[in-house]
Amino acid sequence: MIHKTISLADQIFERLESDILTGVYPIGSLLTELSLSEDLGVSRTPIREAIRRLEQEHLVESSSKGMIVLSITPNDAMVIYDIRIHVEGLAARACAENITDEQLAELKELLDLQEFYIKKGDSEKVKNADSQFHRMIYQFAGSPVYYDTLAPLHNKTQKFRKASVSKSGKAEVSYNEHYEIYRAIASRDPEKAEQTMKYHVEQARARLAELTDLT
Amino acid sequence: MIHKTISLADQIFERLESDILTGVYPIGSLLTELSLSEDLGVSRTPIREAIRRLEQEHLVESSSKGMIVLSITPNDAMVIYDIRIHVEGLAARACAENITDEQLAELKELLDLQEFYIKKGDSEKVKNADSQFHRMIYQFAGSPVYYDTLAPLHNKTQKFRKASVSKSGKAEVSYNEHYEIYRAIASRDPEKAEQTMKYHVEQARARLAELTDLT
DNA sequence: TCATGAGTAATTGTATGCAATTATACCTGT
DNA sequence: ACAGGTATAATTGCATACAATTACTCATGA
Repeated sequence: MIHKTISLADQIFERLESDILTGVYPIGSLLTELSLSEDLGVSRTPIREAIRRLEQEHLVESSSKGMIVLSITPNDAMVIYDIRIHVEGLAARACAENITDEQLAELKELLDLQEFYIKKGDSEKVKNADSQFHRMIYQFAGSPVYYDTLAPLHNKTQKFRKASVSKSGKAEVSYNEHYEIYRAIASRDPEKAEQTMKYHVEQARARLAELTDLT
Repeated sequence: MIHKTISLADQIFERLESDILTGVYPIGSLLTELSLSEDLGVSRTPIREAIRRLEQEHLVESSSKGMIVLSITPNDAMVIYDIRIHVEGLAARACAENITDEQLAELKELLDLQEFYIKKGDSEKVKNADSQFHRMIYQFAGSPVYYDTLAPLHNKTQKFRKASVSKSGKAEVSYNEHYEIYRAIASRDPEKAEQTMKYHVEQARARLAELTDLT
């Protein structure tokens, strides 16, 4: 078996990004290169490379005493949804125009997976499949620009979405919306793909607004 | 005088980003850490940190022989404009809702500067003021999300815009559009701010499409 | 008691060294 | 002459060492 080696720097970036977005490191926490390198058991070099990238995404901010965890405010989250409503709409439209049959099959597979885990009640896996569904659309939209723009935005909303999706029976609603998006893309209907995606993200935005008392 | 020190890694990132976007390093060129460190007279450490960030923005891609310069295709540029049309519209709207009087004065000053350089015929400075005008709107929109999303997109279009704006008398047209955007923001008219900004970016997209025979 | 200053600790920025992987060139055998 | 393999070179990944800056502590003097 071929073992593709992923650099420590990359692994650490993904881990730190995830830990920041899910609140393992709360907003305002102080991270130092030394403490991270001790915790993770690596030298400062890969830590630094990961931190520079987090800095670029404004997930941390340098201070004289170390790196301060920023994450995002509820207002930022609403702005992200406003942007996603438009840009994911464009991405879904582009997807309907450009997707190949193989890619379409992959998308369907992910949808089935989401259904499977909903029935099984594994909300962690559901959330995962949900995220991957969106990311896949970014990837199949025909330009890396979509992915580069949307993936960081999508990541940042995960933290907030967590509370929203996992409780109550909203998972089915989300799944049904995904299914409609899939159908529109599968029938190569750009107009409908954009419409259904926009509606889906608008609903997600509304679910969040409900929780945080923001408009 | 206080001398704020900017790290070598940051300086190198900005320099490489600019050099890639302006074609100093053509698409497909091979950059190695060693050759860059020799050319720039620094060690590999800050070079690596800069490269990791370029990689994150998909401006370079790692290969076994070094880093390959990617930049963007004309199609990517059109996608970027499609996204900017929507998101900068949102940003201008948010700006009209949130901008302070001081910020408004800053924006006006930049506009005047742009006018000044147009009359002087310094197209390099005009282009600079133009970019800064947009960036300022991202900053005054009330959430760092706007800046983080739009700044990389805007940067990437610079390379293509270069040919478009510098030739012919399009600079005045662009200035007039900026002025309309400013007026809408100054009168705190979100609807009109969004409208005028969308129109402005659409025009920029059209100017590029003309040059590259894309739609 | 409080301000001040020196010394110390903590932290980042940069350079360098070493290991591991991958490409290249050359050489040898058929 | 060409295929295959070995040695060498090039390149990255990671760790460590050192320098410089900044924060902190504590003692001392007014």
